[in-house]
Amino acid sequence: MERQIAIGLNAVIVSVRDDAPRVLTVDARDALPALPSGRFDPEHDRTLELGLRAWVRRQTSRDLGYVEQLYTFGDQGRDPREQGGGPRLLSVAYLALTQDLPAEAAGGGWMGGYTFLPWEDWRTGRPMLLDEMEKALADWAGKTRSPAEHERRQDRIGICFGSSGAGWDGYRVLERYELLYEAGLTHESWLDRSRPPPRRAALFGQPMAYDHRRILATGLARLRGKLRYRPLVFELIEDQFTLAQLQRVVEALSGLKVHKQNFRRLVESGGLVEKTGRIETRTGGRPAELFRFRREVLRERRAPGVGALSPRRG
Amino acid sequence: MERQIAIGLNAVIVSVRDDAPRVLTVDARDALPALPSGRFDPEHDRTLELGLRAWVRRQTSRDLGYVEQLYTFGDQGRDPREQGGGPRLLSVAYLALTQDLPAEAAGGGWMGGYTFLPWEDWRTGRPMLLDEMEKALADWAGKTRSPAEHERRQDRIGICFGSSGAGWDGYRVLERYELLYEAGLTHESWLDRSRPPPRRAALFGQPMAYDHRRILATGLARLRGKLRYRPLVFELIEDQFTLAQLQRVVEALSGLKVHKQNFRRLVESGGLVEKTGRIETRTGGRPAELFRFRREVLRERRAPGVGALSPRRG
DNA sequence: CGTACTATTACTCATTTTGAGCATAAGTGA
DNA sequence: TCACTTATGCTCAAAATGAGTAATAGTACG
Repeated sequence: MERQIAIGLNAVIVSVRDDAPRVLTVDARDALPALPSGRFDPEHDRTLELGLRAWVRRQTSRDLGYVEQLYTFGDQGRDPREQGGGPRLLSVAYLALTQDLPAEAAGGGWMGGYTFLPWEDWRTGRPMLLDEMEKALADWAGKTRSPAEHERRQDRIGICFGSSGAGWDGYRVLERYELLYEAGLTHESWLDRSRPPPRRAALFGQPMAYDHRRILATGLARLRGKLRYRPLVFELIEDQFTLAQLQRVVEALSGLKVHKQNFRRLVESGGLVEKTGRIETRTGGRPAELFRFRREVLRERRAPGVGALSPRRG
Repeated sequence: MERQIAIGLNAVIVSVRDDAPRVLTVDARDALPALPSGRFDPEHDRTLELGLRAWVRRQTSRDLGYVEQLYTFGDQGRDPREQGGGPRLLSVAYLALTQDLPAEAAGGGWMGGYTFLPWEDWRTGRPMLLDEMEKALADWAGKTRSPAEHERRQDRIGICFGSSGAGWDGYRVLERYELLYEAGLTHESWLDRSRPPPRRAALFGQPMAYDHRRILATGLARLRGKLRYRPLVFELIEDQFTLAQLQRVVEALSGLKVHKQNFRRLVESGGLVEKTGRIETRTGGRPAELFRFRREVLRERRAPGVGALSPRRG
């Protein structure tokens, strides 16, 4: 008889608080944080997404709002529970955006997204960590005998980390993580090879259980990408907001600071927001007008979003 | 014991010939064309993508080049083979780009992509078909008692088909198909409901078996989207090409005509291509220079692609 | 050989979009 | 009142974009 298959459903549930993107995590074996996940029930779940929503509701007694499928991971060995004659485990990963799901209910907690991918946060300039990372990557590139392979690796490093002409590309989150993983510069690289990392090895970022950091990177990449041309930000903030609040959420997600006046022009003249007439005074300076999302923009603009943000100072 | 799960692998294999995007299809029950598909073998396929490549090689004795995962479809009833106690069938769909896979080998043939989605081809202007479609959609929008639902439907129609301010958005391929499906304006809508379409019902486009037309729409949407910021076109054309050839491939995929001189400026000054020095004389007019893809652009530009094409005349 | 025809290529030009900065406004607390 | 802070309004140059005109270099055909 053929080997069985089981489907796991993973969710990258994102919110933003205190200018930081948060990810809902649960504790797993090895004390490594993991993404919340459930099993797809082929008997009762009519669709994958309904299955996902069902167990999130069971576990957090909260309904998810915006949900979108990310990717299906099926590599052999990606989940150690496959070992020992268990079923082959595929995992369908989802991205969910929410405002303020209370974490306690989920038996886990919100963790800062950049804990796991610290090199992705350029809001205070280029992370120092990147120096060390590029050095380690250059070492890895050199560790091959084939000159062709050496060049390929250098190429990939240049493209992923912007050391060649193009500069930093905030959207290549996944490619960067995968390169690090391949280069043995993540904790997970060695977990999966079932051997300890070489001594003095540099490993970057807080690891997650299984391949969940890869899934997280997939989610962040998708989120950043889609922010450009869909008004996803508004899933993450309250109904009414000041432009500064909106901007800080966009910055938190994109990992970049943007020019304040131009951001205002972008969202205002782009028709993304409209004034409510109300005023927020607790700003620390001049009071700010409160805005709300202008739903009509969906009908008026072909690609309503914050566009391709460039890494400039704000 | 729990119900079993089986994983199907579907491929939208795309090429371009004679200025038309082609999709590799195979014959299926009901004489409806279907996408080629195979079964994922949890015993032997180390990854989903390797599984896909394996059966494509077996069936066509050809290796796929560019391959990318599209989406995982898991709705109950999407495949009638699920009926009667069979395993629950999920399907992981892939997009593959190729130059000239010989169709015969695949036991199927290349079919014009716009056969299935004729309203997506705007190269010769707005397809007449759309008048009829919008009428049918408006009818459907009216066929609800709830005024709120009526408005929601009209909104969706406006957004998908550009009848409201934004105009036609070539990237919303999937949303359009899903709207038509939901409105009962596709053959598949009625197949899935297991009843015949009402007489005098308008049904649009050549149907495909199962949910394959939805998968095709997903593929075209992804392809069009990604063309903007990744040099995917070059997977579909020969090593050397004239700019006119390149342009015609882009037009075939995007379904739009573009301004010739500006297209040239875009790809040349954008660093996407470089001259080979050779000349192609069989153009029917002034001979054209032959170009090739400039691989270095990947290092130099953050998002090397043809950008967001606007539906202007060329 | 010369002329019509065709498609390629080189430029030009106005308009829009973008990046960046200066200046002013309207609150707070000392 | 003044210093400080943040919000908002406005300007300006540079770059990107949409749309054209014009010259070029082949072929086909008389």
